[in-house]
Amino acid sequence: MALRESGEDYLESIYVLSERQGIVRSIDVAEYLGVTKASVSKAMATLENSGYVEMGKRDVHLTERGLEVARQMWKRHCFFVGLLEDAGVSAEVASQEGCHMEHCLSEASFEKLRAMLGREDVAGPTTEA
Amino acid sequence: MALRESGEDYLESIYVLSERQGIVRSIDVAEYLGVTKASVSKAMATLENSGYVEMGKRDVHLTERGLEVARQMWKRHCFFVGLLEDAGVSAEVASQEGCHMEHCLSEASFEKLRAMLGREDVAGPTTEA
DNA sequence: ACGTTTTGTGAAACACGGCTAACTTTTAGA
DNA sequence: TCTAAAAGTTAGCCGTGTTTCACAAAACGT
Repeated sequence: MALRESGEDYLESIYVLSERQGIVRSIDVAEYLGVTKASVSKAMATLENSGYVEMGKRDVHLTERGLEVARQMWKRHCFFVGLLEDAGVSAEVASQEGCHMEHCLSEASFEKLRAMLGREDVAGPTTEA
Repeated sequence: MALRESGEDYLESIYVLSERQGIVRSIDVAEYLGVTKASVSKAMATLENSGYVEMGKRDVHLTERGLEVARQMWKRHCFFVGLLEDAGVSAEVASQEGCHMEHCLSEASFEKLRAMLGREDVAGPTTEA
């Protein structure tokens, strides 16, 4: 089963949180994304079945496959948020709206766009609130 | 009720088709968007309730409110498709992916982005297949 | 070590947006 | 004009992704 927008968001947030705090629990993801823990529970089950995450007793972590997707999403997130901020959009709005843009493009198209716009400023996940 | 991505797509396609052929019927929208006429029928009922379209005996047309949204969507569509094509993305892929990007931004953010990237090339709806 | 609080899960419901199938209504050709 | 095709509607279903509510299980303070 292919990854949907929401699945990509979950992977990305696990990535960001794990860089920030090491161990990531479902409840952390729920708070980060502003959804209920039941939603996370369900989503994690799906993502585990698809091989994107593995769930320990009390933590979730990305598989290689999940990590690859998460890194791509984070890279795009930073790109679009940075672009919007440079355009004069407030950090808060840029973050919200960039969150959606990052799911619209294929990796190939994204790289072409990034090459054209020449933004090489990809930072690590700890940059973001 | 706020407009969703699919609602915006319906409005945009009514706009494009009306510029192209004058009168727009549900079936035209269905073919343009690649959905069934049943889906269009349902969507039109919702959009009419929200004041975005009006349905005649055998045609659909945009209200002022609907037209405003449709024009914005079309403007963004052209912008993003053009941007992607300039970046080297094929016309087909650019059109597909631009279709989604156009729904991600507020009008304010979009205008800021457009101002920064300096693309003034907004064409009329008849430009697109 | 016990009880409370925190965290995770499961069931049932909902909204959304699509589909098919069956039906009605309109249009248009012979 | 009458019938067949085209267009539109309605009802019911499905998948996705939420939610709430109730419960289970783990963690933690004293």
